[in-house]
Amino acid sequence: MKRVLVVDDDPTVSEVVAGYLTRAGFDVDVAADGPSAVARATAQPPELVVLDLMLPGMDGLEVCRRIRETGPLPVIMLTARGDEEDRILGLEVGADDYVTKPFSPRELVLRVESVLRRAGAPATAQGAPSVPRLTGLRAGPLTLDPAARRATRCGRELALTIREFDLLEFFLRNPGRATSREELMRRVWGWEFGDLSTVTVHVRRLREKIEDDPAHPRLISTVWGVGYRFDPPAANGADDAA
Amino acid sequence: MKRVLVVDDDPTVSEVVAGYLTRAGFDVDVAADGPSAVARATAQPPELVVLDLMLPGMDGLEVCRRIRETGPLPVIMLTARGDEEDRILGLEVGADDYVTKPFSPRELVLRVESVLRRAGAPATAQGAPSVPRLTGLRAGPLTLDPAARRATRCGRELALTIREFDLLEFFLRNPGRATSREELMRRVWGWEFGDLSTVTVHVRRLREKIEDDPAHPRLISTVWGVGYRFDPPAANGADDAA
DNA sequence: GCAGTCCTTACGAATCCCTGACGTTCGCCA
DNA sequence: TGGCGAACGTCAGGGATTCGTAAGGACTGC
Repeated sequence: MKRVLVVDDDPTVSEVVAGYLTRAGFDVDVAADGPSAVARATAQPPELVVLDLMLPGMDGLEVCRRIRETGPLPVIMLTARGDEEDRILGLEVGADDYVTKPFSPRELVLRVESVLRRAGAPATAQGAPSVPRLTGLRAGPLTLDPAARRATRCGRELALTIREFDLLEFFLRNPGRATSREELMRRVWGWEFGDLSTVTVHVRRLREKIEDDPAHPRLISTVWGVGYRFDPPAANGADDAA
Repeated sequence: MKRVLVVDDDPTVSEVVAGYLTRAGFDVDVAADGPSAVARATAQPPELVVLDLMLPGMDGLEVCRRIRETGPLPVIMLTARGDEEDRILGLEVGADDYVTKPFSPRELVLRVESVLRRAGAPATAQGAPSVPRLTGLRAGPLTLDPAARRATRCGRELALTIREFDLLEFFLRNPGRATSREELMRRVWGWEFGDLSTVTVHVRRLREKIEDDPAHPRLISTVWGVGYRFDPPAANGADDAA
């Protein structure tokens, strides 16, 4: 009998869900907060976790990450509204599926079965998780975890501001693409119009923090008359000076 | 409602992508491997294809090629990392855009909309290009990536200015065709009138950078009394009987 | 040899980007 | 509540790059 861990701080929700899953033939475990969820998941790893995104104490994303550290384990996220942000966050952390509140318990059961079916079928040879590793971005010396809002360079954490972080995330997601200031303003700032020098200045400040030599940037290069382009360093760091 | 075909062997990825595209108002079809992708694309041609580069059985590049044989059809490639190799490959096959994993589904939706918008507005009144918009270009020792705004010659990057880049892009898109200065002024500069010597000078500067012997150009030759013609080095005969 | 066309060079002007600095806003803490 | 500092957006000066044009010389075809 497959075990499922349900994590939700609302006992009404978790009880209803547990009931439906039990009737569907699952062995159900319940946790009401983040720490106990992580504890149970590590002590007795279930086959799947149903996880509320909004938890008291520890964030659902953080829980997801902790659980995933112990091993590959399918996760279904319960997100508040049909909030786009939440869904994206969930997926980036590596949730296998998500259900938006309010949801019908039967639908949730169907989702659980579906995810387990998927997880059971493709037996990946490696110990790699059956889920796509959507968690974390990496390019050369840089790493970036959108969920944790943390970025590192050569293993050391970068003190980035909000804008700088968003900007770097955009660049990491769009490597090797020349992007105009207008588009950066749209995609990073969300503005349709605005002073483009804002972009210029923030690129400069970002370079200050991630480039070896900010005066001669190698990661974020200027494309004259067009915009900027992030070039992920090639695998081999050695290059000849022409 | 526009149909989009999503091709990925990982059901998690394709389902998530399909979900987002559906919510964005697209009619989504899914295929898990190369042969079925080609089958579906030919049976019921969609408006656009989202294609994973790494597929079991048939390579994504091969799939792209097969699909393209049936007719003009925008393709967005999903490439593994910010891997330069993959991007070049994808562009050579003629992908219209690429998204690197890990990607946020929202990003992909934006790309799909962007490519469709571009494809929907056929700019050139000329009967020349069928599909090409953002596709990578290559001719002899030259490669040109419009998205990255980068051009190489014998693998080494060329330092081209905006005008030089646009000019070279035009020539690569219109090989073997003699083009008058007036037309170059219209198509590259976007001017209806202007000093034609401007074109002359820029052609010269471009020759300086891409020709072995700029005094005796072989790539961009002068057609006396007419204009210029770009001759791709004879590697594979591509007849232009249109 | 001639007229028309093209190539080469040079230079001022325009464009674009970087830099530093400033005022404002917002959150935090005394 | 008021002060403080970080982060943000804006602006102007300065430097570097690029562009467009003109002028003279070289070449082509007749």
